[in-house]
Amino acid sequence: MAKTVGRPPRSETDVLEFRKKVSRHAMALYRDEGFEAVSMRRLSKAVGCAPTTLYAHFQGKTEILMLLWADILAEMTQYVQENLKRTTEPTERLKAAALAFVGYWIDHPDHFRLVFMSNDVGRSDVDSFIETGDVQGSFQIFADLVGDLNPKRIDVKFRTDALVAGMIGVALCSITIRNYTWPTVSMMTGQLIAGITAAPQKSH
Amino acid sequence: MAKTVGRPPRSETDVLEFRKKVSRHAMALYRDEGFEAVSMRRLSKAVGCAPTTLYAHFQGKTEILMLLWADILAEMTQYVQENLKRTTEPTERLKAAALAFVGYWIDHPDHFRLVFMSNDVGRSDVDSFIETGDVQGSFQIFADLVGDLNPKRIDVKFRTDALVAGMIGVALCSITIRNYTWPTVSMMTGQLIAGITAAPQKSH
DNA sequence: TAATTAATTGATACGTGTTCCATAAAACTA
DNA sequence: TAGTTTTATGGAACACGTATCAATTAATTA
Repeated sequence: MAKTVGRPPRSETDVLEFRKKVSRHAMALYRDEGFEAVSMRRLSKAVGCAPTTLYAHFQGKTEILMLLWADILAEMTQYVQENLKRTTEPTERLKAAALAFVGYWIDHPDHFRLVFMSNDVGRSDVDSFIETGDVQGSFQIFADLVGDLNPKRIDVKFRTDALVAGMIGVALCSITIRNYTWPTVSMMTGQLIAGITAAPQKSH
Repeated sequence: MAKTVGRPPRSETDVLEFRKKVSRHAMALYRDEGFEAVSMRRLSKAVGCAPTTLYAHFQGKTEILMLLWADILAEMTQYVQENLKRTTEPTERLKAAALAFVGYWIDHPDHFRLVFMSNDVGRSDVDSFIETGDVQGSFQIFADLVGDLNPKRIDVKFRTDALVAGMIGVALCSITIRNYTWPTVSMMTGQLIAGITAAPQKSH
C-alpha cells in the first residue's frame, strides 16, 4: 500500500464518474432508439471512447445493461406506489399493488425482457447487483403489504418472495406467450394472493 | 390448382423430411456441445446444405430453436409423471408434480433458458407452436391434477394456468437470481397450491 | 429435347460481442 | 527531466444472425 512509481490507478471518483457517464448514454440510447441500439460500438461512440475501453471498465455488455435495471426498477416501483394510494384496506392494497406490478411489465415488455430475460447473465454479475439496495427496495413494498395483511408476521419474507416469483411468472407468460388465452391478470394475481392468506403450511 | 409447367414446389413430405432432418442435427448439436454450438453456419454444415438454405425453410433461427422445445417439454413431462406415481392422494400428487416441474427446470437451467428465455421470439412463431398439441399436452397433467383436487371442477383451466405461470416464475427466479436466498421450492410451490385450494374468488 | 419454374448455392455484405496486441498517452516518483 | 506504471487507443481478427442477389441445379410439362 506504499506509494509506488508510475501512474496511479484510476481514482475511486474517476471510476464512478465514468460508469455514470456510460450509464447515462446507455439509458439515452435505450430510451430513444430501443434495445438493439445499445451496442458496444454505438455506445462507445456516444460516450466518446474506444469500444475496447468499455471492456476495461466493464466485464462485458451484461454488466452495462444492468445499469439500466436500476432505472427501470425505480420507474416500476413508483408506478406501483402510485396505484396504491386508492384504498386503505390491506387486502385491496396488496391486490392493487400486484395488479400494478404485473401490469407495468405487460405494458413495457421490452423492459421486462431487459431485466428478467437477458440470457447471458453471469452469476457473479447478478449477485453483486442484487446486494445493492436498489433491488431490495423495489420489493420491500410487497414485504410491507404482506406484513400488514398478516399481523402475526409469520413467514412474511417467505410469503412475499413466493408472491413476487409468482407475479414475475405471470408477467413472463403473459408477455411471451401471447396467443394463448391466459386468465386475466386480475384472476391470476388473485389466486397468488389467496395462497398467502391461506392457513400456514405444516413445516416438514 | 391446374398442373403448371416447371419444377413443382416441394412436396409436403419433402418439407417435413427436411425439417425433421434439421431438427435431429440441431438437437444433436445442442445435446453434445451446448447452446452456443447450434449456430446457423454450424447447423447447415451438419445438415449438409448452405446456410442460406435454412432461411428458405425457416423464418429464422428462432423457428429452428423451437424444434428443440418439443423434445425438452416431452422430457420434462416424462420426468413429472415419473415423480407422480408415489401417492394417490390428490393434494400430494399435485404437490409432487409441482415439485418435479420446478425441480426439472432448476436441474436443467439451460433448457429453461432455451424454452422460456429466448429473447427474440417473434410472436407469430410462438403462436403457431403453442397451437401444436405438444405444449398443450405438457400442461394437461396439471389440469387433470387440479381437476382431481377440485371435484366441483370450477375454474379448473383458470386455476391451472395460474399455477403453471406461478411455477414458471419460481423456476425463473431460482435459476437467474442465484445469490438471493429464496425460500425452498417446496415452500413456494406449496403456497401456489394453497392459492388453488382457497375459496373461489368473487368475480368482478 | 427444349422451355419453364422452383430450389439451392455461393459470394458478399453489414453490424454484432468479444478478444488480443502493439502502440500511444497520461500521471506519477525519483 | 528521466524513468516507470497504468490507462487508453486503434487495428485486426473470429464467429455470429441475417439479408441480398446472381448463378446454378433440378424437376416437370409441352
